[in-house]
Amino acid sequence: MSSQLELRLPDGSIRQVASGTTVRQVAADIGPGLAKAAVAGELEGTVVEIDRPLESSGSFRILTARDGDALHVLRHSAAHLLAMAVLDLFPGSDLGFGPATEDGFYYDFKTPTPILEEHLEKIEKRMKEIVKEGRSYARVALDKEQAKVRLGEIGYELKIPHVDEIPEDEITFYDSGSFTDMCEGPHVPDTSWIEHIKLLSVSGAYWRGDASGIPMQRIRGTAFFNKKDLKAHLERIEQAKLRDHRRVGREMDLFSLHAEGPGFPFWHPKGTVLWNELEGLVREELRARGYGEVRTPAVLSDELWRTSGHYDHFRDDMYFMDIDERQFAVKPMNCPGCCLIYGSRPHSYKELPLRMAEFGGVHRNEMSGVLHGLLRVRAFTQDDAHVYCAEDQLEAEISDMLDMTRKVYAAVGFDDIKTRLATRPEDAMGDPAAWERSEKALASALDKNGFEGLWTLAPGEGAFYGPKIEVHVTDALGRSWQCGTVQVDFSMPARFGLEYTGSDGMKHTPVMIHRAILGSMERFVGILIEHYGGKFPLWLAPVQAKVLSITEKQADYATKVAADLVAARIRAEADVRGDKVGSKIRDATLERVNYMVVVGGREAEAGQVDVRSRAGDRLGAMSSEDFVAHAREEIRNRA
RNA sequence: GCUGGAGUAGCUCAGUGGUAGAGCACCUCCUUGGUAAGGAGGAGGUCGCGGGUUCAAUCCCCGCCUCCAGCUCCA
Repeated sequence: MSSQLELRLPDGSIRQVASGTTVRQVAADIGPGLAKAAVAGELEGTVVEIDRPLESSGSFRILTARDGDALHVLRHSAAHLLAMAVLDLFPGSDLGFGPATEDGFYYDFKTPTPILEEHLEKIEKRMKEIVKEGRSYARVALDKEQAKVRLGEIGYELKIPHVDEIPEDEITFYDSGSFTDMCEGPHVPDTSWIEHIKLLSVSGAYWRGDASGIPMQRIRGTAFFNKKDLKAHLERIEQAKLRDHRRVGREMDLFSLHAEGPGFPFWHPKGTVLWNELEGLVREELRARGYGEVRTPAVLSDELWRTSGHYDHFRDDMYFMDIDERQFAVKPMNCPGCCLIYGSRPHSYKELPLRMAEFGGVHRNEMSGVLHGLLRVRAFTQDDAHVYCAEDQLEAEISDMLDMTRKVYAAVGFDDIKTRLATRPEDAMGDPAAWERSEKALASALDKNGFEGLWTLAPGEGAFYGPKIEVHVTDALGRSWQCGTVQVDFSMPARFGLEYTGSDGMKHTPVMIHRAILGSMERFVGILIEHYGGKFPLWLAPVQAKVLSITEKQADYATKVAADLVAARIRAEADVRGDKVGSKIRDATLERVNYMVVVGGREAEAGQVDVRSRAGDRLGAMSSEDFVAHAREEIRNRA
């Protein structure tokens, strides 16, 4: 075992080391500073812990606290640390899974007595004690039989059956003092690295997510290499709470939810402004891109849903009712209705692509436990469209849809867009060659719309009736939301017997594309509320300007100015209460009004207004007309 | 749906086996004040809904409803 290994470092240099050299030794060899900063190594893309003897050559780098992968290692180690503390405080507990996640870690426990929120502090304290002990993470490799015996001895009953599901022959354990866990690793050198931790919640979970299986409790937390990052993360969580659309929606009187209609949002006048502005934005694009807008009924007969296939695939999520002894359903999707429109008369190839858009309200009976404000509802409105075209028109159509998506998202302030191409699943319907052609068309459309090299492939995740593109946006807090979707459909036109007459005089079946840009109006407004924290750009803002009188002597003038603004299509209100202007400024700021138009004796005398922005900038005295011009310009630019 | 938690004034929340309180918001009055909180007073609650225990229930028990957090990002 004394053969030489060749490690190719990130700078391109080759380092010769003896087989069995540890990551720590390599780091020390490169420099003492690196040795101190080293968290783990990465050999051929696989992260290995610091005291692991290297046994093969390849590309190699040392991970330090600055690497994202190192953070993952830290958090996985933090999950172990959590388990150590829980086993100390709740002896006899069994362990489930305890992975690192995108922004922290969790561990599932089956404890003899329930873990309550109030225990978290104690558990965290115990964790910090173990941090001080600097327990190492010692790797032990066993074969499967030995592993099962070992798990049995420690009393980790849940993990025993899991051993046989692991593809590798070698099962590894990590020992930290008296604690041990079956784990793939890797880990940080010792627990002293995990100083900056915070436990966030305890909640229910099931062993392997099976709701009929063993109930467990999940403790979630997060960990960082330094105090600053942890603090920033906790502040982000606080920020997110302040921006929660349910809270902002109530504060700004945008919408409400009631026990009388769980999952069915009520839109108030100010929330409806947001809705209408978004619809207007989308309509502008529809007009420019040759779409016709349609409306289809909310309630349609059962037979339609059997024809479309929704009855078979979607029945449990649909609302049914009997009318005149026939069964009807509330539409869960708009496409079948649109297909009836297409089928209502014959079509020529010269009409294709035929584009029909619909702001279509749909109802789906989502499980009660998943409802969440506007983000997960039972009634929502899709900015839907269905395009019927020939197969060779697919790419150009999809290209236009992606262009529209980019344009609409940019207008609402989303520039960071991610896309995924979901391809043929196992239970796919239709001709595999057609699938392949349309997947190529989707990929090509992505490349030609500035997504080249930026979209990711999701093999096998397409719908059974065709491949699709998912569009995700990243909001101001860095969270990603799936909104838009483009789906090719080989199935539904045939189910409805839709056809067009080709140039050859023969009947052909069109391909159908389903697409939504915003996805759900409800959900998109919810996302926008959180993205802006309620501080909307002027064109979207429910109240664009508030006219504030300084004393009650200007009440009439303030009311008139507000009326003038409204006449000039500015959404304005007047505040003529007997409070001091400072108080009114404060209220208007909390209401997130974009402009405060202050009118006192001076302004009333001169027929002017004194304008202040939401951020507190003084634009100074000007005529109402000048303010209107200024505001209209800002609205036009959707700035 | 499942597990755990919660439901008291418009909002944020105290509170008690003997039919309820604060702050903010709201209304009135005083003040007429120039860019993030002037002062005083008043009004406002079937204590989520339905049962039960009790002389008495907002409080204890049971059921229901709604909301909140979570429910396979693998050892």
